[in-house]
Amino acid sequence: MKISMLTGKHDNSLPRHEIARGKNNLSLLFAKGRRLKSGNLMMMSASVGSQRAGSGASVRVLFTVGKRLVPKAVMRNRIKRLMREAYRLEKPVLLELIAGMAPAEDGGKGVTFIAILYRGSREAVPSLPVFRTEMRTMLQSFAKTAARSASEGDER
RNA sequence: AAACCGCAAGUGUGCAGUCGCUGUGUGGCAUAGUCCAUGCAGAGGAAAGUCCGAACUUCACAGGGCAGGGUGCCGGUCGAGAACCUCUGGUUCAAGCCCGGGGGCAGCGGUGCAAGCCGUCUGCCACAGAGAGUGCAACAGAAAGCGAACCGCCACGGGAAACCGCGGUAAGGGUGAAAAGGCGGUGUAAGAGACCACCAGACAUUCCAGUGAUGGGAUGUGCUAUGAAAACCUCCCCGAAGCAAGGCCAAAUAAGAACGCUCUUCCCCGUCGGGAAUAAGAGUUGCCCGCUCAAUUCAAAAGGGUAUCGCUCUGCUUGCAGAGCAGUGCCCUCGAGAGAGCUUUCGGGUCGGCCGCAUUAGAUAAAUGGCUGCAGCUUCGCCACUUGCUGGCGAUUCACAGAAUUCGGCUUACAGCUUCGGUUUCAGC
RNA sequence: GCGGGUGUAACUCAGUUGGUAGAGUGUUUGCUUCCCAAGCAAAAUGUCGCGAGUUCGAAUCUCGUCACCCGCU
Repeated sequence: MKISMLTGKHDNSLPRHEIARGKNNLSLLFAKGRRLKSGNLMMMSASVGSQRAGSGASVRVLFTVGKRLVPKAVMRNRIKRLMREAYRLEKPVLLELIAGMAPAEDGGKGVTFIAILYRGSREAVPSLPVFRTEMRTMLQSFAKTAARSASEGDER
């Protein structure tokens, strides 16, 4: 954590333009996104503009909690804040992995959308370290599958 | 003093560091940005429920009816605000909110034989109309409302008697939530507002007090008319929808309109004037009448050729020819019309975006958070002695709950603390 | 932001001019059978979500409140 703090402040920031938004993009993401499941989280990802993820591409992320799963607005807000904090702290891992991949063929103009959904229980909210470890393993597996699809090439 | 209760009021953990988020001011730049630096601001008492109301916006607004809705006594210098006027101000309207008052019901106390009356008392009341109409009042009871006779009481008739018949009677019994003014007396065969005294209530007229609801008094009438309108209803009152309101900008595709061009087809139709009809669309913000607007159909839009019934005229061979008029049939061009395609233009409008959005929050998968330390609170454990609601150490927890146009009121949720009120217990005087 | 619906026995639902709260399934007991199932007979089971009000009387009428479900760009 200290090392990541020393490498640069911007790696840990999460300004608003890195938050995914727009109804069309998000409906596409939920309709065609690739899914990864973990204990408390589920991740969906899709690329827009380029055919696949690659180095140089920007990443936009979204955090959401279902109203039916967690009825209380305060609990929903707290879970989303914890997920956003976990992503913010684990973001350098993702950036290093993407930088190590083969560069995208279009020069990095595409955008990769990631949605992170909460699927845990509605009473007991997990603590921040739990979210961090789950987020780290999930981002690593995401980068692995993305790299494999990049090496296989795009057949679409 | 303690415990408990309270839809009683208030408060609703604090400070510092660090990593981040949103808005905004200022400054910087070989890079003018999705940049950097820095300052400031950044959830609540309920932000919730959406139960009332107001602002604001759009639509509507000659008028009438139906439906729907209304917590419908009075006053206020309480009220978010709004409208108007003669504009330093005034008037009016305005919530299921606040304060005060009036009236009613129940309780309590006093008084009286009783009915009743009185009250610096307590609690409750959606508090217009049941003397406009319709319907309802289970069971019980004779009878539950165009006024009633079961028992009882009394008179008369019959009978030896028990009793029967017939009539009178609402004082008594019984039923019921409710039984037709109350108590006492006169009176009577027995009774009855039949009559009288004292009360209660209704209606009409009138006087006084009060801003008013209303209260008090006088005279007269009739002696009485049940409850319920949160059953229908009558009277009175009430525009609707809502920031997903509304305004602006504006892709792609499809469809629409106008002008022009090209191609195909031709069943029906073929010149006045004035207008008529249709089924039914839109608006009238729940519906209808009425009103307004638009639409559709017919009417619109002309020339030629040919055949023929009829009429008129001319010619003569007197029954034929020619010309004209009108009608009818057929054909051609043309027109309106239908279909397809193309060019240009236009309007509506979807995705999306901006405004609406602020006066110390202003987002749009929705910012106000994470971590650390110290202090505070709750609970638990251990230790210490000065056994006290004491001190220390460690752990744990920190209620209800998250703005989305704004404001006022209501309701609901709520740990701990403070204050207030009530009940109980203990101690002292 | 606006609008609508539901709440009754363990479960699914009825219940209207307001007047003793019901059906089916299930449960229990008995009969039948060598035993079980099926069948027959009987029984038990209710703060009508909660709190007020109107009424002589409320599941029903009115108001408030709680929980759940649905619709509207």
